[in-house]
Amino acid sequence: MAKQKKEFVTEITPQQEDFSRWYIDVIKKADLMDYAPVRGCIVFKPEGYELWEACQRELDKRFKATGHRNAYFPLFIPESFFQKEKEHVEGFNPELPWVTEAGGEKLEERLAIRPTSETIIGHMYSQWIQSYRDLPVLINQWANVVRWEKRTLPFLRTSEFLWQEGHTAHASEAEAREETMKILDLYTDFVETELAIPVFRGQKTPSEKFAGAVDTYSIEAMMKDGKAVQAGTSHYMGQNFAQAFDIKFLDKDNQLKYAYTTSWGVSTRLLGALIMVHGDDRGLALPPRVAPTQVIIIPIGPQKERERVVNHAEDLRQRLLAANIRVRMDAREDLSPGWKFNEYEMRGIPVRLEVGPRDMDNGQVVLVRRDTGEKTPVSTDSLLSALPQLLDDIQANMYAKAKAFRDEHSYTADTLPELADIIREKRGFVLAGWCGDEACEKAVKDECSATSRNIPFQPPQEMKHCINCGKPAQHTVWFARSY
RNA sequence: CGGAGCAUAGCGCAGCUUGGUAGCGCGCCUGCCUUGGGAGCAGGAGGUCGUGGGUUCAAAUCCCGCUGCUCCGACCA
Repeated sequence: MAKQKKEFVTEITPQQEDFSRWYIDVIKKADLMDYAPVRGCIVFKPEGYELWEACQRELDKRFKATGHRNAYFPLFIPESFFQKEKEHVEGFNPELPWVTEAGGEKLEERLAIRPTSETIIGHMYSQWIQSYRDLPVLINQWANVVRWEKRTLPFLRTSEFLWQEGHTAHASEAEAREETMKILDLYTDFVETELAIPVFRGQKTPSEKFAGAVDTYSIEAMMKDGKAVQAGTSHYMGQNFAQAFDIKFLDKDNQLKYAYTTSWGVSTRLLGALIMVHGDDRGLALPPRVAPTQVIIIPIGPQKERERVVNHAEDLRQRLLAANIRVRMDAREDLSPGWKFNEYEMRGIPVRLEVGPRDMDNGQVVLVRRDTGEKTPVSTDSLLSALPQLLDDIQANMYAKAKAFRDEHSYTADTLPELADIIREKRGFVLAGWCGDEACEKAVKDECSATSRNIPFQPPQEMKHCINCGKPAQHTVWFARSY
């Protein structure tokens, strides 16, 4: 058996050997995506797309619960719109695809394919908002966006990706800032609760903030190779976009004022994070709360027992379905049980339910956890009460494991050589002091290609001196290499 | 966009150095057999060798261009 195990894993490159290869192997073997015939674009295959649907479901629930409503704005953005906000146009120009011709005729004004929708939404808001009574406007959009990236990686950075972008307008700075933080909390809750990924919350440094924002906040997650993924961002725009797009309202005091806006988003990049945080050398591992299939039933038995076992297994399936458990059964006869065991572990299904003649005679089934590999016989009678508990345990355990890993790979450093050494040798996040000078931030990057991830609200430790120049630190910052 | 590597059957690869009728494993199809950790036997199908040019009597093989993917850098959800 040990020998077979070894042979099996040769189909997936071990993480230790080459993490990048492992990632590509897993997403292809688990059938999450395929490369599309356009540079940097992927097809989200059903297994992958259903994961995104699970994210949509959970996020949408939270958006609605906080008073947001969905709407949809055009894919095309007139070129002139980009010119209205200086930082914004500079930030996005390099990665915009343009439509210059349609219906065989050259367009009078080029149309960008949206990289994000602040501009066109700002334009609409300026027409919708007249009075303080029209505020706040709380709108979210589920959409695809395009950024012509130089370097792509499935899910984590693709030329076209799926996301949600929230855009809100408020009467006061305080209210807009509150919204910005409320969404950061919402993202934190979603990512930690549903995806079982612990995050570091904080504020982006000026060089890392969104083009056109006053302040950008992020949640940052650590992958198993120690690199960071920005899992979500929330931006306070101040009146920058309101001024650029003339979003004005008449306030209670009869004064015409610019609105305060926010925007915030998470994307299909989350799927990449999900895979890299929980996956192992046997393949994917999905947290039960977002797993498209939570339980896979494998009926086992020789030919003469087959019908009896499958009927019983089908009965179990119906009962689990009725209990709102996402369950599937694989009763194919041409594949051995062992093959299926490996297959569904590779696909990350949280729980496998094995049932064979011996189990039936004992009035039990065997439950196998993907996260620990633990096999437990459970009496058929108590299955319906045991399963939800087991799924909760797995979810909690996956979060705990991810958090333990992250904490084990989080360090502090007082000097640049020390920081660079940790980044290169140990991998992970490094907490360091920063004087606030962009040059010092860049020095870190030049030394070891780690960038500032964010300035945590509550750093585990206050760092006293700038990592590069040694002057008194103005901020304590997380540094890491990132995707 | 710079540096490196790769592209041959659905998947993983060999063949290329030294040009001469395209191979292996897995998967797939048929039959028998089999089911508690990727079973076995027998027979079979499947490839414009990424693409466009060039050299040559002859190109998967040598040369040039292009495209895509992977890795390393500069830019980003």
